[in-house]
Amino acid sequence: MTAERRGPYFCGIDAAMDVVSGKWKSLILWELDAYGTRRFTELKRGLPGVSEKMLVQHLREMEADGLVHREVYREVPPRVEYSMTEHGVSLNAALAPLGAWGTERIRRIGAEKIVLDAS
Amino acid sequence: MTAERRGPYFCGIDAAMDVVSGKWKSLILWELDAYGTRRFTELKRGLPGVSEKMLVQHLREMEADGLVHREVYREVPPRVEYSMTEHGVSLNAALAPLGAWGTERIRRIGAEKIVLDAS
DNA sequence: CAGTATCCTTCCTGATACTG
DNA sequence: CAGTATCAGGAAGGATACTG
Repeated sequence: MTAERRGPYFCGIDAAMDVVSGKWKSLILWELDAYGTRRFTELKRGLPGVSEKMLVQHLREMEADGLVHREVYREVPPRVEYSMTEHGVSLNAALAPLGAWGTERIRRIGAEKIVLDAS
Repeated sequence: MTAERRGPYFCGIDAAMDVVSGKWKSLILWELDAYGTRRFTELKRGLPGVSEKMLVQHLREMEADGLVHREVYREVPPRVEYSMTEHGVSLNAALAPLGAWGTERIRRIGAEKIVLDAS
């Protein structure tokens, strides 16, 4: 496993970035915010192109950072449900203005947007 | 030179991250916001540990993204002043809540904070 | 279903030396 | 002063095969 930092940090942005950076993390946050609870395979379908390795790795880091809760149901076949913690919810709220800025930027520069299908 | 993406993006956060990610970019934003205008060497002193290569590279990318304005004074020795554009100012505003969240996180996990000296 | 375990590639970052 | 050029390292991300 990789990606262990947790400081020292230059500033708050630096510390927040440490937790959010990773190609799929903001998308995971978005999915969990939109659906409340999501199974591993559902997340995988919702993040087109993600490998299982990266998905697990990001989820584990976010769990360690207290953003995501992982609930395991001991059944056969196994079921695992991911959801956001309060801490994750607060991060999402803090990210909202940045998301709006980015959406405006997409419009501004006419960048392509990847359409995610609702499942 | 590296780092050319500009889409396609999954969402606003993704697009904003594309512009902000880079080890020193948020610090550069912070410096320019605090001082208004900064020369190359001043930025270099303000970002302890940055190499000239990375500093130039980040500044060029931020200039290309319309966040930073670069003013060259044709003197000897040369003088170049960097400042934020309106677009950069709006990004900084959008980053403020995330910065506050990160500052709270530093306190929460008791991470070390790198002290930047005022010059 | 929900992961592990490897291997491999690419990108990001850093160190150092040199220049208009 | 404000860069450029080159080389080298490490970390992030991806492809594929296998498992409780």
